[in-house]
Amino acid sequence: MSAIAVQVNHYLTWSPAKIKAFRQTLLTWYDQNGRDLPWRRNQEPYHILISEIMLQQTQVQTVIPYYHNFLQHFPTVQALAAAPEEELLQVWSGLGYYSRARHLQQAAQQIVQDYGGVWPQTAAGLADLSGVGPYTAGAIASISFKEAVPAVDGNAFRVFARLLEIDLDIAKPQTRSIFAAIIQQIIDPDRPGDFNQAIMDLGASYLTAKNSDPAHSPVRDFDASWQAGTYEDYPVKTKKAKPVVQQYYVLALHTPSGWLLSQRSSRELLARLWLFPLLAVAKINDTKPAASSGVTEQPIVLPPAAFKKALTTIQLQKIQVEFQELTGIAVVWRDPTLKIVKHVFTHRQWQLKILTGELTTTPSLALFPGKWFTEADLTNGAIPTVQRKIMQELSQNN
DNA sequence: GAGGCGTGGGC
DNA sequence: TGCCCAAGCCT
Repeated sequence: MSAIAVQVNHYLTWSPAKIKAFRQTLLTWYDQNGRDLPWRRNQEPYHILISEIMLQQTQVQTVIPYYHNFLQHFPTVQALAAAPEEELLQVWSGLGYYSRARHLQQAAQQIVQDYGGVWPQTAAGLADLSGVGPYTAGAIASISFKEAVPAVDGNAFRVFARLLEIDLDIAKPQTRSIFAAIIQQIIDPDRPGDFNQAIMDLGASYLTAKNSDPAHSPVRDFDASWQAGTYEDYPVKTKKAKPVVQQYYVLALHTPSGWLLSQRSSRELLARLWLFPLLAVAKINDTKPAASSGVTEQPIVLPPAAFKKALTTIQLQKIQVEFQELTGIAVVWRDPTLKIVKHVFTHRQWQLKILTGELTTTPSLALFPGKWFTEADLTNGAIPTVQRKIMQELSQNN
């Protein structure tokens, strides 16, 4: 017997009759209490794909307006495949994890160009699409094509960890295949899409991560951790590291043509989006001589009080020099506020001190890959939330 | 396999 | 406030 089969037998002790009863109970509850969500109105694989990608690590109520707007802009897989990247990122602006948008478009291009517009109809085939992993492939295959495969997301991990008291660490990649094999035995082969979505609704209602209510869950009779009083111990999940602090000066230059923004490179955080130029605080405040041995020094992080303090004339001059070397533009920078804008990503925390500069004529951008943004451009552009937050701080400061 | 990758909400 | 969480995938 394979190692996975051993694990399945260890955790899944339900009889065939109990499995049948579970399906019946779950789907009866789902038929009466399932959520009415926009992407549940039909089973178009294009619609399901869009919703599933947007829902990755993102809450339902956040996704709903983006889902409608996205389909308005790109009604078909052909339209998405042909869209300019700039428009794609505009429509995705604010939703986060922007590589999802680029992979989604690549998937659309695969469908149109490689498959002649014909969708793969199995999870294995769908998983070849860019940005489609095991969860999303299972979701589309089961919902759109009725393949009896599990869709193992955070809800499925949590629900089945509690029902079966599975004490495997769900943060470890190898755990997924155990859960998938267990759920494969339980999934309703006649209604796999509804089964998977019912598990998600269960995980979003009675069996939530916090403040769960297993006592009133429709499947409480199948819930071993509820009966044992151990449900708060499941699922087992190791913690991730805290975000690293990074400090930057934000160089907000305004001219008659608007604000100067630069496009982030493809390799850095917020890739391909537009943001005020940033200057690492370490570059201005590191007074040590350059490392002679080629050893990379630890980036310095100023204590909060020092970072908040008004900039000295020397610091402002150094910033002016750095900005001029970068862009060819001479600007006298002002430090109009003692506030720090904080923005937290999954693995980094940015602390930002905003500097402003004003020019009465628009300089040339020959040296610098930047663009002038009017207020309207900022509203509609491919702009990350941190840029909108900075703009809000600037307008409050006026 | 561990780390990179956004944002908003809840307590 | 700081932390965890929310329909993960890619490298």
